[in-house]
Amino acid sequence: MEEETQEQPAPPTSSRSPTPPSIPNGNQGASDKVLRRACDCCRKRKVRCDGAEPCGPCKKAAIRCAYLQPPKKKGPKGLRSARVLHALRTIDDTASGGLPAPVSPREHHGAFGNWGWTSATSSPMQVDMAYGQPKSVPPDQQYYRDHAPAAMNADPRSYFPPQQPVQPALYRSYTEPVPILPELPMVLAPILNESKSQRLLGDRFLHYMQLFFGHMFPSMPVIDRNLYLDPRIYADTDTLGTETYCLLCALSAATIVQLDASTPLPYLQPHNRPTDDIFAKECLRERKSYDYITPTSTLSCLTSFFLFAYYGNHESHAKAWFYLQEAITFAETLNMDDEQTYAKLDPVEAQWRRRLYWLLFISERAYAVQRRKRTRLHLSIALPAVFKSEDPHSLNGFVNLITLFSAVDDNFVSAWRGSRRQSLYNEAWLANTQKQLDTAALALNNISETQHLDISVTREWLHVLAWQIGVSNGLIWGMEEAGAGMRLEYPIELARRVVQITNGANKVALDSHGIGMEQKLSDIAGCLADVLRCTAGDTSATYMEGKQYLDILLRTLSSIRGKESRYLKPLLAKMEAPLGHEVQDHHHHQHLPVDSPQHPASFQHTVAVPHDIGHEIIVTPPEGGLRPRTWSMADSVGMLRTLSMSGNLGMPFLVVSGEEWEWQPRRPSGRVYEEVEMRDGGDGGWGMVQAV
DNA sequence: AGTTTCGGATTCTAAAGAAG
DNA sequence: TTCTTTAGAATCCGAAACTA
Repeated sequence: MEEETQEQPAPPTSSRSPTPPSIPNGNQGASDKVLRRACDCCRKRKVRCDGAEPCGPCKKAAIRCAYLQPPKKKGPKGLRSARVLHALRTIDDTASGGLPAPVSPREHHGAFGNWGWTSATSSPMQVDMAYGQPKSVPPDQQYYRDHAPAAMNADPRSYFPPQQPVQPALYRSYTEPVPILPELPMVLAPILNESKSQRLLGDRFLHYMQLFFGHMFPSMPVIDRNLYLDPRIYADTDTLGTETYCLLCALSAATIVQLDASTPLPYLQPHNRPTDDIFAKECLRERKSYDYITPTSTLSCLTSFFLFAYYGNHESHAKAWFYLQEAITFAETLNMDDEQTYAKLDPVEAQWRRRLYWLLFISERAYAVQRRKRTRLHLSIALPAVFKSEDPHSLNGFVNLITLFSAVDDNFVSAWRGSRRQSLYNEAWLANTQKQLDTAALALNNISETQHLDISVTREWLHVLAWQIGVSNGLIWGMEEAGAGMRLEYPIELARRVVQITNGANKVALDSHGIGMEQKLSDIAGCLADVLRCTAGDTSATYMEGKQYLDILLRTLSSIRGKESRYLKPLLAKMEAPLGHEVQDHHHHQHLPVDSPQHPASFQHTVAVPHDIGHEIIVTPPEGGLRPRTWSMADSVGMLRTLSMSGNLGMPFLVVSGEEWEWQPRRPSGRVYEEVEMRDGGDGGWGMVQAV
């Protein structure tokens, strides 16, 4: 019933049906003509593909040849001239304060300095369909605009304009049934001031939607790009269903905070620059106007999820957790945790729901660990499809993340919450968990850098957490062979990997993970700092290496997402506090141009990364020329004991009092920063949307 | 020297708009 | 309808950057 994807794979079979190798006019053999379809790898590598089953270049390079990536639709889309015209007009308007400027945009370098022609077209530029072609609005359409939407609004379900019949992607709408409607009016009158609508204008959404799909979709592949990037839905927000509108608001809010300073947000109207607050507020306002609970829909669930993301990024943890729980409750109401339900759904819809379920799963696990909460969702349904999906690469990454978090089992969560039941997490469990983290997510080739980063850093982060669980529970002491990596050096090794991962990373990719990345990095750095502190004064190679990594991590945090991370100062403070003389200690050290901790922002990216980033890292010792040495087992155990008792780890910890082990009261958070429940009203004093 | 990567010229396609 | 124009996707050349 869906559009047929005539392009779809069938790669393993001998020859693809639409015979790409034979070119219409060209003489078969003489490969002078361009191939109709290059294989995925050749496409990526930008090399000539011969279209064979394992194609030549792939065979030569010994890589897996496939034709999975569905080709996108070619040709212009949407209203052609109207769109361009309006885009130009908008730019002129914004640049010249609303006056129609007859200047060609190419030579226009007014107040809007740096918009380039190319970036204007290729990068998300808002296309405001609310304005339209200059020439008149036919009266009937005028009428339509004023009246049809009202009818639509009566329907609490979502509305989307009819889509073109042919879509390249396998997956499509993820929404309520689409009512059949006459064509959406494409040419609309300028929004009238007296419009009673309170809603935000649609053009803003499109922009953030593009950002979302550009940066966040791979880790949240839960909405249909074909649907939500269609400018037509944003033509008039009044025609949107209430639920959809809420979702758009929540999603925009989340996108803005998450990408924050990391991505240029070109849509900066000087006067009414849209901020995340406005969107979040608007979402909640709209939600109050109808019953969003009773006819439970995936849209409500998504909305709650994005509210969670929004508040989470703002470190409003109570609210974030609340909305995550709300989303989970919706999911449960929809029986999304029950494999049975999926059989009854339309397969496409089922896939979208699976993704949503797993997204909630991941988020819950991650957040539960961070905030020491309980989890409700389990590995109860099958994973979403990867290869048959519209975006196998992203989905591959997504599924990898799921597998990673599968290692975070209930024991992990309860251990991290400070459960006393030692039996739950013995050495075997710990070793197993660590192993599981490593075996998960092996197939990481072929996925985007952004996702790769997310997965890799998350994995190391979970390693760190697991290690801390081990240390805090005294697991290391019994482990002669340190099978689960329960060694003092372990965090240093982890840090090495993290540094390798993040140092080579593209800044934008690193930054697009929002605060989550900062949290993980700071957790890792915090643990590393603890370990180093135990060994303060040591000048062994391992120690120096660790110092360097810590330094690099701190630097990364000092300039992450375009500013200094809020976790940096507390981290530095923590390092300095009880035992922390190491920062000053090494002021003179040539390899570590550490600024005084009071001015972390002045860190520069001139880090001398150890050359041999492989195994045995040789770090030239400071002037003194102390011989490198490694810690003996006895040293390690002693230090680990210190560490576990010093209570610096994020974990709840054991102490010895008399003859008995005792649990110290749980520390509020594994992280070393003050809880921020309210956003500091830095911008314009939108107090966070209060009440409910 | 052999490989890999990737900017971007070029080609291809389908949608939009014009003309008949 | 058919024809023309054009946005945007796709291919893949060839220079530059790596690697051995």
